[in-house]
Amino acid sequence: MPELPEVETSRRGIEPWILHTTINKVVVRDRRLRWPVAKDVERRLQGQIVEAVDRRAKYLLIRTSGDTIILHLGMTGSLFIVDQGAPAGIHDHLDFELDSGKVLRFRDPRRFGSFHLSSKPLAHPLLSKLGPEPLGDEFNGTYLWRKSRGRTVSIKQFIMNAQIVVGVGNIYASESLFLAGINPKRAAGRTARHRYDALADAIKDILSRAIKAGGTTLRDFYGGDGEPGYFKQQLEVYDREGEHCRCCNTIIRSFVQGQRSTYYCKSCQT
DNA sequence: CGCGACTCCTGCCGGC
DNA sequence: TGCCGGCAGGAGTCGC
Repeated sequence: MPELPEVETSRRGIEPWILHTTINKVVVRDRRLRWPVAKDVERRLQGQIVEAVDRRAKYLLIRTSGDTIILHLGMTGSLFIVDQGAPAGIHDHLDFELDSGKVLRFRDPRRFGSFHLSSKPLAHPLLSKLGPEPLGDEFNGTYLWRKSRGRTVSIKQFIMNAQIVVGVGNIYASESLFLAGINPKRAAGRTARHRYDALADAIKDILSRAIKAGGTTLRDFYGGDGEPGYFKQQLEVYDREGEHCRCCNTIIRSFVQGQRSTYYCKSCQT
């Protein structure tokens, strides 16, 4: 489900509800996430105060007076706030009961999400090798171009590689390449320098606009405030196979690349 | 090291 | 209406 804009939307949605609250109790109903939830998380989090709600890549980092929670939403994970005592659904795996009387609840039907605790989250194996944030200054055309030299992989798979740049998932990869006018099949190492300038700008633009719109809701994404994301209305190619390109009227096509669907306009993207 | 295939899991949708 | 195959917003791991 969530790419960077959806995770950021979730972060902003829950932050006002949990910041500076105390975690009275943690309830784990199903430990079978992508990796089994450690048996001591209930004990380690009980009584801790939430001091910050951050994001790194697609991970939410909830810093407490003790450990930091490292939470990944996977494909179908979501976070929301309910009143204490609200009945839990079949896929509601985690509850964080707060001293405010509210509960931060984690739901994840496919259980591709993950939950870890760490005192040094950025040094955690899941985070330590990640590339730069796409909205930061470190990420630009020069960086992408330099990283791409000698790479034979397609440029679409290249920008979805979290060791190159984080946060660009399947929707926004297609959208960014459309905006930059680049054919997704093009080899990363055979893409010119000036195209990477356009691509880095496009990624920043798309992600910023998607965050502003509260993310993209295709089926079942809702931010922490229960609102869907409205960026779907701005999608130019993703999930638009058979429809007309708004730029040149060509029919949008899709094909599979690295086991993921790619959408593009044959005439706008070269 | 780079790359491609595979894998985890449930829900939903379209076609027959 | 009911069943079945295919596909889904992620990403770690393995084999070459």
